[in-house]
Amino acid sequence: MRQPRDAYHHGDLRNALVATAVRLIESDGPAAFSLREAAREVGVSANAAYRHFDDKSALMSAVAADGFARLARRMRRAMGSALARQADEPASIARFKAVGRAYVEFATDHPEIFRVMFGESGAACRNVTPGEQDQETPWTVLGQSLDALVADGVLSLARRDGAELKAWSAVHGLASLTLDGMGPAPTQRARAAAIESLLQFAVVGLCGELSVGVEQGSP
Amino acid sequence: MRQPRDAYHHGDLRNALVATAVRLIESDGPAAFSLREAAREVGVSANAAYRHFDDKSALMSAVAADGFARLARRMRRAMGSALARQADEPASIARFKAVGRAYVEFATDHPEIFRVMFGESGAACRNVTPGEQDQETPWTVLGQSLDALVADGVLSLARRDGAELKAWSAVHGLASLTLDGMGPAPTQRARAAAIESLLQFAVVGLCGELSVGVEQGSP
DNA sequence: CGCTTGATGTTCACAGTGTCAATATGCAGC
DNA sequence: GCTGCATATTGACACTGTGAACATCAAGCG
Repeated sequence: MRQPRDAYHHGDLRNALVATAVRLIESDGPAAFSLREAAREVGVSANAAYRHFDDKSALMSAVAADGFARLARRMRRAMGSALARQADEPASIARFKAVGRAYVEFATDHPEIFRVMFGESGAACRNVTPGEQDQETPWTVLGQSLDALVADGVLSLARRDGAELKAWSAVHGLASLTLDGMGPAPTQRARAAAIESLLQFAVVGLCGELSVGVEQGSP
Repeated sequence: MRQPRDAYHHGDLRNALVATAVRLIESDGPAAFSLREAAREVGVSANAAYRHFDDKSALMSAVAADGFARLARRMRRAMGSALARQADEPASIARFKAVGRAYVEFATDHPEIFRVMFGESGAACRNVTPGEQDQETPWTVLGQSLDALVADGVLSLARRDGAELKAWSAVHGLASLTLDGMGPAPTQRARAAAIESLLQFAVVGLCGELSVGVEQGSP
């Protein structure tokens, strides 16, 4: 009766389930994921999960929330340690691009998790309580990088409005298309080139061409 | 060949299944869709579907393919009947924007189908035979609208390369984020504004700011 | 005409799933 | 030491996707 691990009470079932779900989804995709298998893997009966999650989809939402947290951390780290790739590129632009790059790379590193985050189950995970919402999210990190563009004089205040949605759309679109096989060829090189190209596109689209020293191709 | 309902042999089961699947998915989402229910709805046994589809996911792929065809038609029609919204806007830009608008509007009109098209099942539907691939696809329509930009002198040839992916990324990202509740507020007005704003962003990102008579806000 | 043949549907069966209801188990506080 | 409560279990049910064997019809052949 008490074989499973050590005790009848697992101690930290909720986190164990989420971690296992992440692992299973990462390896077999969200469609193949089953609550029972996750429970089995943790060494617990299937219905034990219902003490911690209303639903199978509540579990998936927790997986999505974990994904968003990891994505936000990765974006923030990238923003912090960004280096300019071209000499004449302002630091704020380098940081903005680093954030976008981190986003797309997260998607290609964890494609199945990314799908959960933006699938039907992920939608429920934006229903956080308004009090707890001051946590770091991908959206807020992106906003910081845009504020830095404004502070640097690269992005005019008039254009700051709605910039999140534009930048996010571009980057999210590239990430999605890449995962679905409609993006660049699935080689590391082609993908990297597509990302850089798209980031430049986004910078020009947001800031306009005048403000920036671009035109790297023609002297 | 005779009675589509009465006979033992349905006559057009394949299309009937796809149509029913579209209807069911459109109303309840792809996750809730079941092959058995579709068969039941058509009035046929569950396993009859296996004469026409290898898999449940093959049925979903057919749904996705149908979606792509409808999307391509809608984009082409929009491109054909585009009107400039601003007096000083070249017709080629108006057409390009109309294509993008049609894309996002298709997504918000058929959110669940859109999800199928770009979900895991949709991936298999790009495995068409190379001979049949010369059909009209969203990608080719977009390409035509970009070619028109070049012909109009709005988009330089040097920037034509890779323009599909950039434009598609922006528009696809907005569509996806809108469906997932991270886009503009779900009112008709806010959505339309977000689309126009994003399209302008894409045009500037692609063509640069100099080529176009923009700056509609400041005299 | 009767017979075969091949496409199309049907029934039966099975393992696996999400989830409900009732029950057992072990820790915390009187 | 007994009781309450969160936690986990077992049993059951309806439903799913799918394989195997069988039934039904249209068409073509003698």
